Amino acid sequence: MVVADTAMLSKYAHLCEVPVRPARWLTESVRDHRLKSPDLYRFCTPSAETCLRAPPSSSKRRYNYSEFRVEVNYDLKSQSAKRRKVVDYSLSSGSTASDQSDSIVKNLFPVLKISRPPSTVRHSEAVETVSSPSARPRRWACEIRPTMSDTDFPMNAKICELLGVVQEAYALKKDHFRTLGYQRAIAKIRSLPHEVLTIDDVRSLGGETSIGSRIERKITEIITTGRLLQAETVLNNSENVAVKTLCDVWGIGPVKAMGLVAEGITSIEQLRAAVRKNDSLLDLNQKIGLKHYEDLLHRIPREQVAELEYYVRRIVKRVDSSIDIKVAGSYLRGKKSCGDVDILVYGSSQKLKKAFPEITKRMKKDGVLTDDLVHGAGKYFGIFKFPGRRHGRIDLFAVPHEQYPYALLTYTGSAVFNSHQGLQKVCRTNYSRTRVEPPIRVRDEKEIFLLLDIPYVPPSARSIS
DNA sequence: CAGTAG
DNA sequence: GGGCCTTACTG
DNA sequence: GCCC
Repeated sequence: MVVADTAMLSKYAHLCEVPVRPARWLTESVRDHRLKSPDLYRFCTPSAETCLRAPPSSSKRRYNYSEFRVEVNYDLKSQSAKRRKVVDYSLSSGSTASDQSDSIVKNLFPVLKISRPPSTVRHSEAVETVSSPSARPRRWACEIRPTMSDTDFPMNAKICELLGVVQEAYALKKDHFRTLGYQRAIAKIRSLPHEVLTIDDVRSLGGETSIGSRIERKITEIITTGRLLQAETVLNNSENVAVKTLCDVWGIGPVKAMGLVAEGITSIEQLRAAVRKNDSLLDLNQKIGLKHYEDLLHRIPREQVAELEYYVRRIVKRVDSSIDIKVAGSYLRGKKSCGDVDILVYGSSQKLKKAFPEITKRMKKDGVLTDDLVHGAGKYFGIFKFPGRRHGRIDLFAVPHEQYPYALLTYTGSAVFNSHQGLQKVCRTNYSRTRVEPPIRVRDEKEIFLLLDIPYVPPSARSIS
């Protein structure tokens, strides 16, 4: 049994053969001086197989408990080795009791010591472990739950929708941290395994809910009246509507849009007229966004994405046959049409360095890439067009093959699906062009889900809004 | 640096 | 009262 | 906004 924070997890998880629990579990257990429910923290499953097989909500997993003493030799908050605390716990067993576990704890996590409790503690007779003896325990757990689809719990969906309206309004006002607060609350509601029909359904959660008194009040209003006055005020505000309209232009964000609205520009037509008069009203990218405004409003039919995929692969193979591409995004999720096209270009980082710029160069020469928006070392955002077709948005990302599964998960989305803490965290720490440490090695996306101890969700099931 | 997007 | 915060690009 |  090992408890670790995120930094430890990413550093040592690939070496670890014993279950690891999130530090928050220990923090809160120590704080409240009682063992927190496994359900709230997603304890590790005993084996990879059960992890894959067990559906999220229906699994009434049996946890095996035995008694343990945990000595905490450091202050959980400051992470300094000052405080000393001894707490007796009932823990789920797994391979907890093993000497192997103890030695790993000593070697990797010297701040925590785990010992048998005093003999006065009565061992609840250990149930037989769920997994077969040969099954190897999985590595670590993470405090996230699979997301429920909106149709499962209509009231949860309603709450998220209305809180989302308010959140968006704060985002427009650049009130970043208030926005963050709403985002967290929404993510919480979205991840609940049950429907919120009374306010007690959120009050009884315990731990850090990200739902305080203010949002609790709003949730109550939604439950009782089916509406949220604040959200309706936002939606009826014409200035807000104008800002949102202008934000549909690629490159125009809340600040620019509000500036334009302040100048009396409230529609795309007015914006075009204003640009004709004053060329410096918009920057280069914003002008490209405005130029293709109508085309970019249209979604790209799936068949045309497939055509683009075929074309890009041919270019890539011609530049370097060891490199391949993968179209991620909504295309990979199987949608009939896509808002834009996300393409991962993956291979050895060495070869990508040379090949990536060459690839975009050739596509430009072909006239397929018509406008550049962002042209970085490892990423390209631009506009593409095939003869007789509309313009469309295309993103290309150069991905070293070690980071490929993380990048794939990241760009397959949907954004809401990715909005879970654990998913974000693990992808962020393992997919980044600037990362120094080698990533935790995984062969495919499924292994990332295993890492997080959540059931695998195929791309087609990730299109949640 | 601010603003923007994925 | 103060912290919370993804990263990398453009202008 | 939430949390400490």
